[in-house]
Amino acid sequence: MGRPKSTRPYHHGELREALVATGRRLLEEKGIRGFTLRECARRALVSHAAPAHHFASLDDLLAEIAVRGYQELTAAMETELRRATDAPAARLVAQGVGYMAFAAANPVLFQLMFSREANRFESQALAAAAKGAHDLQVAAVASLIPRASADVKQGMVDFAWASVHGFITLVLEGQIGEGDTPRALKSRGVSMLAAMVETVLRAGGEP
Amino acid sequence: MGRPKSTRPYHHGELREALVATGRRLLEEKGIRGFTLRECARRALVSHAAPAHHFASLDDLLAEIAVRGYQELTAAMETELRRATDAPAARLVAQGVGYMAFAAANPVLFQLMFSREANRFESQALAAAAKGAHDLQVAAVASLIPRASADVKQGMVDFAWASVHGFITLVLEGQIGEGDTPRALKSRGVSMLAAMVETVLRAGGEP
DNA sequence: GCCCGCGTCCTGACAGTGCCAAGTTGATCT
DNA sequence: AGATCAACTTGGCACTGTCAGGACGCGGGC
Repeated sequence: MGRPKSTRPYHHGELREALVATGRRLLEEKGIRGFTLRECARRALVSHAAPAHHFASLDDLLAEIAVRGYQELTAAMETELRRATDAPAARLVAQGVGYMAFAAANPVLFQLMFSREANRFESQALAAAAKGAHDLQVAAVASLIPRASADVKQGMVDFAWASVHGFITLVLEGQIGEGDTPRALKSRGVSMLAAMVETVLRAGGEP
Repeated sequence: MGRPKSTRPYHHGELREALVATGRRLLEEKGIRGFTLRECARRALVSHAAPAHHFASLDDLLAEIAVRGYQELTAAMETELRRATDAPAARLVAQGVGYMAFAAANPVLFQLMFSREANRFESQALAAAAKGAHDLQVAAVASLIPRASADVKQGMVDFAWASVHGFITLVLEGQIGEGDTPRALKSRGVSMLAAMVETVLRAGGEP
């Protein structure tokens, strides 16, 4: 909101949010290694040193962007969940679809969130945001195989998450489905999810 | 090999290999974003512009390092394969173990190989090197479900790869098994592999 | 109504980066 | 021996992140 950009008051007013927003666009445009604090500042129409008052360093800005990413990832999963039926299997599949849809729509951000670099940030906010998505997955698996032991449940959470994450990751990097149309790719993703759910069910003792 | 370092002849003689070697170490030390051509040159005891005569750009050097990575990944899978029995299921599991062992031993290199950045290199050599590892996976799945259709086989190759790749990726990023001992982690990995094999078998019509 | 504090932003500078240009060295071939 | 030429050098450019110090202007206290 704030003032019209044409006047450009000395005090930007919402620079922090502006940096996160433009930074996110810049990230998707240039990739992680092409991401630049100065270009960010330029696009937000402030001087090159202005961001320092809101983010201690470049990594600090990236960390904040990653946190937003996790929140949006969780939201994407929840959105897909709302469209699904009550059947636990359908809900687990829906979450997987939401997960992959978010990754496909924000490939570089997704890579940032799950990159070793992001881990170096070590921020609690980031860990908390990541936990949100993880909790959803745990809940979905638990309601799919309620009678399974805790050990089996954890194993199946690992398995489910790894399948979904690995699949979309390899797709984004062009290692899977190189020549496929987006449509064909999605159908491959969904049938992969179906196979995964089946195994979870069996391991959980639900025929 | 070559001359003693102390003399340091004007012509290094094996600068290309030296850059790949030190570059790889530097990569693992500093991470992808901390990787620097000049630091590489410094460690190889040459001037900052010397690498240009062997690699057109920083990305070019990274691409070469990634190619070596793929070759080593393939080798790691083959090594584990040699230790395995003839049972197709055991062989597929063994390959997965080799894959994960390589990733765990070279986390940053592994990230580089499967990063969006690496994809921009677009080199044929890189694609060919990546194909080596992929072919192994195809063969292992094919011998596990010989009677399945080509479509199902391809789907299961993707699935097997995705689950292995996803699991080790999430582990490396600390999203799975944060507090686990290495021993516990490996057992989680192996049971994930078991679930994967089960899925492949069922999808392939082998009870 | 005025002034002053302080958060917000600015300009300027420094060391470090990738890459390009032009010069220097030394191994190799005729 | 002299010429050739790839391998290496120094130097410079535009760019980066970060730090220091100064300019601005919104708010609260008189």
